Amino acid sequence: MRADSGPSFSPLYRQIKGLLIARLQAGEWKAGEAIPSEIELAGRFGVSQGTVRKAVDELAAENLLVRRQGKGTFVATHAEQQQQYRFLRLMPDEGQQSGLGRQLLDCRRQRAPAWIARQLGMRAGDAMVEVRRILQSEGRPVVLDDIWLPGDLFKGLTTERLNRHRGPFYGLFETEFGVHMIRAQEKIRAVAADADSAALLQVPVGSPLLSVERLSYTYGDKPVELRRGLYNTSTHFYRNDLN
Amino acid sequence: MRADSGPSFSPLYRQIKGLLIARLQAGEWKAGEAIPSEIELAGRFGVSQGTVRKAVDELAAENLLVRRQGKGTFVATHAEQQQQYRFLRLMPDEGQQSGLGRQLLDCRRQRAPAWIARQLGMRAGDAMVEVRRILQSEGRPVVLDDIWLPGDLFKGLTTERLNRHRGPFYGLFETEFGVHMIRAQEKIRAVAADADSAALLQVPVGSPLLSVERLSYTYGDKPVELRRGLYNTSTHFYRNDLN
DNA sequence: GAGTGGTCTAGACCACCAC
DNA sequence: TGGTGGTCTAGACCACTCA
Repeated sequence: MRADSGPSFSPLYRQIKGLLIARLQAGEWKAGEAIPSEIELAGRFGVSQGTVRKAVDELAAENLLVRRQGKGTFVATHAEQQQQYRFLRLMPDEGQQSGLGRQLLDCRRQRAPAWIARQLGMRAGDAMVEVRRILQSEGRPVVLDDIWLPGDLFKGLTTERLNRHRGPFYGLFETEFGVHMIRAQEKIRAVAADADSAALLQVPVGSPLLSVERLSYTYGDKPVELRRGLYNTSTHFYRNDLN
Repeated sequence: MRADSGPSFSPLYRQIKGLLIARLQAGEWKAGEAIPSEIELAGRFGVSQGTVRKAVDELAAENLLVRRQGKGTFVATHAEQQQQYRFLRLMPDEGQQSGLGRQLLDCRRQRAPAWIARQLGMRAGDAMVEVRRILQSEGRPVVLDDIWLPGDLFKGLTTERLNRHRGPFYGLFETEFGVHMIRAQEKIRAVAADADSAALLQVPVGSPLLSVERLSYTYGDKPVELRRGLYNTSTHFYRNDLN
């Protein structure tokens, strides 16, 4: 079996990769579940195991799948112990990242202002969920997050639901709403604390804070969450690795 | 040929990868040059082409090598037009990243203070080169960089040498001193501008600035550059992609 | 022991580039 | 036209997990 070598050539393994992504998007396999074995998939798609392997390799490199030797290949999830807060790059100056305390300040349904709607691919005035919360390290507030979500994807999201949940929000989003955050893009700036955020983070007005604006995407490059975090970087820092 | 399956098993392709890294480190192939073809390497090492391929795949994924179909595999370099400022994540709010202006403020040999020596794997008091420069976007200062380098690796580095050079410093470091920066780790914070940096960046004292502390490594996880950048993020932002 | 992913091989053919 | 990396296959065997 050979890929059609016409314009915009795409090798077989990429086509297989596309089929796998489509099935993931369709929810055929839930987060944390195993997908069929390579041999099984190879049979289904009518290709060799090596071709399936290369497709899965790429999906694993992109953190959509997780391989475990001897056990199988699993749909990646944000809800696991090992990989808490996959997207949070905050590290304490001393020691390892221990558990962060959480404090939910607000959760309400709103109409999306234009600047948010634009980034989430919605129209201004569309339904939107707005969440505000604080993350604490050893009792001290370190992060103030404002989170905006499309209203149609998160219909039953309430303060009570969020409070009842343990672990990262992204885990809840997967299990309760079937929304998988698979990649994100952050814009980072230094800003001065205004009265509001200064009070919540217990710092003087005008203190320098790290502003982290994150747009998260699900399958098919569809943006599904906008988040603006204000980080107090006096005892923590944002860690980034470059290659 | 089979890898020894004793304690700490290492597959053949990883051993090949190690041999390739050793040759890169020894300078057998210079930055930008082509390495031998896969078939040639396979013959040399006495393994199949597929095994060499997997080793090269990993090195390409880590940006140590660059593959070009039909041409060969090349040693990655910071000195190319396409890939200017590989480690700089600064983006303008509007439009694309255009050429940055540079202004060299200072370059002198010093004795390393303890906090720098520790990070560069040196002893306090060892010889060190200190560089200060400004990056400008459309005539306005945006980045103030302080750069510290081990004195023994950068013996002939002078103000004049830096001024004569075009393109990123990392290109000069490769061609003139044989030092390749292959990865780096950044610690990012928000800080208030002091009198000195405020004047140089033409902002009010106390303005929030992004502090980007970068430790760069060469082969063998050896740290070879410490850099602290202060970024004015009023018209630019630090971009980061998460997976 | 059975099933999974991981490694290694040998060979065929394709796409891209330079001469 | 020849050389390079890129794709695909089929098969053998290894390492890991679990029942």
